[in-house]
Amino acid sequence: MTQCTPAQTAVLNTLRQQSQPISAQALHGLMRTQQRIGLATIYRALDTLKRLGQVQHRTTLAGETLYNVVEQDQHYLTCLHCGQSFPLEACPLKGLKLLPQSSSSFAVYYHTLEFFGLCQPCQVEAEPG
Amino acid sequence: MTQCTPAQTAVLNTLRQQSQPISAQALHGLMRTQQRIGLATIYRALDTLKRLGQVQHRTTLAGETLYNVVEQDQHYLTCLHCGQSFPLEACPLKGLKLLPQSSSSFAVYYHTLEFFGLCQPCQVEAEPG
DNA sequence: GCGAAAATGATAACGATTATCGTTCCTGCG
DNA sequence: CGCAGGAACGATAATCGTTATCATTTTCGC
Repeated sequence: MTQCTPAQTAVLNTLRQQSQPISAQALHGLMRTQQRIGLATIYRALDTLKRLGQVQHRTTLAGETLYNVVEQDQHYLTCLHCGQSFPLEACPLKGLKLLPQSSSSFAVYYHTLEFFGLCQPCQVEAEPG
Repeated sequence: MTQCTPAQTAVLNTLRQQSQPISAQALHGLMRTQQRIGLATIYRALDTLKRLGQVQHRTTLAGETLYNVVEQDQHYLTCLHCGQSFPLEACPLKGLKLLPQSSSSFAVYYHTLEFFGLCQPCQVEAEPG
């Protein structure tokens, strides 16, 4: 069960080539130019890879799910007003000792961390006046 | 603009009464027993409250969006296999000094933090054998 | 009380995801 | 080497949470 099917491998490889999280449909758009692959297969592969702890995902304010390989331990500031996401330079949890895996029987593969608020331009815009 | 409409107030109050995050539709189910309120209004109110930084949300593995008031600084361990979520006792970020708000022009209202992996029963089940 | 503007409720529309189903691919065996 | 069984696939239909639409109701300033 160590990452079997060709489709799963292809999806994983394509994901690795991305510098940013990408949606399943965008992934489909990318991959279908190279090979014959169905959207359903992409979703199936992503689901399997997710369960294997190889791929993680987050949901944008617009409701689309973005996927990326777990190795990219990348987190974001997301503006509640304009919806834009700004990547953090480093994971604030890096090096923390009090994380769950050390104290529980739950096996942690990865984590998601996201900050929500207002970006500079939207703060200005929202000012009373 | 400080939390105006009756619907928004009602939604916020109902959310405050919840001990756990709840979906918009479940919220609708709850609230409509007390008063005449449309599902669209719930979504609208949640959206506004979200932008005001009063309400936050997360998306389950099943794809439903769960809402809760920001005061509940609650985070979870979520099992990739069975989908169950287990609340953490404390926020690992509590007291951290290197958080984004201190170093950027981005105004942070709240954050989400979630750990993914396998719960004990699912680990056992997934063991090679 | 009157009119404009905002909010609401019911429902249609939308879009991302999942289920379905016939076909294709792979593997082991005769 | 051909064939049977089972897993994976692709295309598309179905599902379901969310959003848009629109007629109606409520809210406020005047």
